[in-house]
Amino acid sequence: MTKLCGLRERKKQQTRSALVDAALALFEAKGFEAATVEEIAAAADVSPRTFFRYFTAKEGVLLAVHDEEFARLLDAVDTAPTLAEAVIATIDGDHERFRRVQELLARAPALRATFLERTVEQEHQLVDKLLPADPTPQQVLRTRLLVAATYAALRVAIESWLTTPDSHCAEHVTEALALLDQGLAVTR
Amino acid sequence: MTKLCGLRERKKQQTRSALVDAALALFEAKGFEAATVEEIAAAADVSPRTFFRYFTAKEGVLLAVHDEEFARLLDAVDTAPTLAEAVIATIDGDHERFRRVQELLARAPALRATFLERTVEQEHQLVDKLLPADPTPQQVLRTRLLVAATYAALRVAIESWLTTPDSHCAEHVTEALALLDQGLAVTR
DNA sequence: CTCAAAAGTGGCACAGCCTGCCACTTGGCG
DNA sequence: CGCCAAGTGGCAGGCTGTGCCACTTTTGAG
Repeated sequence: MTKLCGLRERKKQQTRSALVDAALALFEAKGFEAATVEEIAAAADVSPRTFFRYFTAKEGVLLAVHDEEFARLLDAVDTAPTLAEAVIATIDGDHERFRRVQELLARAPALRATFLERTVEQEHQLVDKLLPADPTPQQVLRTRLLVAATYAALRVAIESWLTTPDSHCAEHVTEALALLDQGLAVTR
Repeated sequence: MTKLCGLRERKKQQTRSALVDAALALFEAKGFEAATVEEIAAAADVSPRTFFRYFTAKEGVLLAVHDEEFARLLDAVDTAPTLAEAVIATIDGDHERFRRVQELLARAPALRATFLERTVEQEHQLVDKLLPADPTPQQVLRTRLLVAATYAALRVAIESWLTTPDSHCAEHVTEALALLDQGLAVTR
């Protein structure tokens, strides 16, 4: 992670974390749109101006969480034999916060929009990582499709998961990926 | 379409179209973020306040175009034998405007975010339309995956299309869908 | 230890998006 | 013609996000 040697750095991580917690709580309490940056900043005991020094936008607080998960996925890709397994391994991280964020996403379209956009960027990074040096156009297309389809399945699986009480996310993801893999008969 | 009997209705369509044209031109000229609603309204010779009576947000101007295309897709689904063919048939509509919008999307992340969100909503509509009455959970999941994966392939295809000079969009889409259909080896 | 540089913070002003409200104009219709 | 509904413009105001500057605190070099 980031180096936490000095006092300065420690304080920074502290307020950053305070902002994330405050935002998460407020978003859950009154909805993403209704919660204002002013309130979040007040709850974290900083000025609104400072909020925007930590995050570029109101959604940034949650995107940060998203990015952490993606970083773990990138690591998992190195050790797991397939992308699908890397995805499943990553999901088995901190259920708690993951579920909270996903439930917020289900209720806030504006938030969902930003996340989807970020996901597209992550797809590109993932494709770059999975692609060998000097790939053929065929390989590029195949890899892009693989990643995009995997993310699509992930999205569908999360949707099922959230609407099925007492179920495990990883199971839904596994099922969706398996179904995807055995063919969808798109053109038939 | 909408009834265009009276003078009132005709005027409305006129200013609406003027707003779309003005917005498209301004977005292309100075970028989505740089172009202000005030400028768009001025170019269409209405007040900024009126702009928001036609569209709920600045992006709304382009979402309207997106929605028209989706309406055509819904129609195509009724006649085409598969979703894939319906998609391809729809794309063969007005290339001109379609390409302009897609090129704007490639340069404006904020715009892309809104579009992606809208696409998710469209996916849901499509799933509802494709699903039989009283579907099994398996059918629901399969259909959701089919639609999500198809849209994912469409997105990848459009990306390839935009970066390949002098190519036809439909060909990229056909290729991507075919590749998707012959299997991605997701879990292998 | 001292002190200057660097980093972080707060306040202020400001542009832009978007909404509610009210007055005004204009088209539809008996 | 005259009424009603629809459409429009202007204004006030809240919220997001950014640039700028002054102030405080931490860091690190001498």
